Amino acid sequence: MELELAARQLEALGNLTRLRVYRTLARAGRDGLPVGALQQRIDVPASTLSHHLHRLIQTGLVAQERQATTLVCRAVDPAMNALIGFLAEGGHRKWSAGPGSVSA
Amino acid sequence: MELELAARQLEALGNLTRLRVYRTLARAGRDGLPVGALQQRIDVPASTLSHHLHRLIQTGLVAQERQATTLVCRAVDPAMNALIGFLAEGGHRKWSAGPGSVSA
DNA sequence: CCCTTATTTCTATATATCTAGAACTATCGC
DNA sequence: GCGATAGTTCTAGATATATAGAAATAAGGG
Repeated sequence: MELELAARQLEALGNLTRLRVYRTLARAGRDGLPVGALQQRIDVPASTLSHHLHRLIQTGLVAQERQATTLVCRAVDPAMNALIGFLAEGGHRKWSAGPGSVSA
Repeated sequence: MELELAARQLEALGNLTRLRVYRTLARAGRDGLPVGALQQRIDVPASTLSHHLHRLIQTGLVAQERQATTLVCRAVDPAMNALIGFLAEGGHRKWSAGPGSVSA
């Protein structure tokens, strides 16, 4: 992974609200969560949440998919796995990624 | 690990210059590197570097130790391991940490 | 079409960050 | 103590971020 992408993703996660959003999505798993459901759990104005979601999406950590009138958000596991891999290999030592890698 | 600390550490790493600094230190290993050596490798004004180092230190990702007139900086592995662990467990799935954990 | 629900985009403002020169501090060797 | 070397702290300006209300857009139902 390239340094720049990693930095942008780390920055995206480096905000309390966004980290909460991301974790909530990560825990929601494959089904994801509609923006509205996220808003209830995170308790932040819609416009603010949308702004933060946008940043997470830009970095590839989160994806959105429209389902009728609601937008379902999902944590993108491969992105997180790559980021974790990047951090873990930093010192040139390795982490063994268990069979099912992951996200958070 | 608590969410807040994780967010601050992620934010600290979420800057290209700081991420470079951190990685350089991580690769330098236990011996660490004097601030001056870092400056040569990263190529950034001393005051700017110092500012970034300060932020990394505040979050516990980096430590400094005085050796005579030079300040030696080191990546704090346990901090990075905890952060990686935090990210990896986010989705409630696990990562197997190899024997020698890590840093990056 | 119009209404409702869901969510984004626009806009403004307050606050924080980044950058880097200049001045200051610390430590050593003489 | 002096001077040289190594870094930090001070300062300031430019830029970026976070927050949130208000207006706009999207989709479905009647």
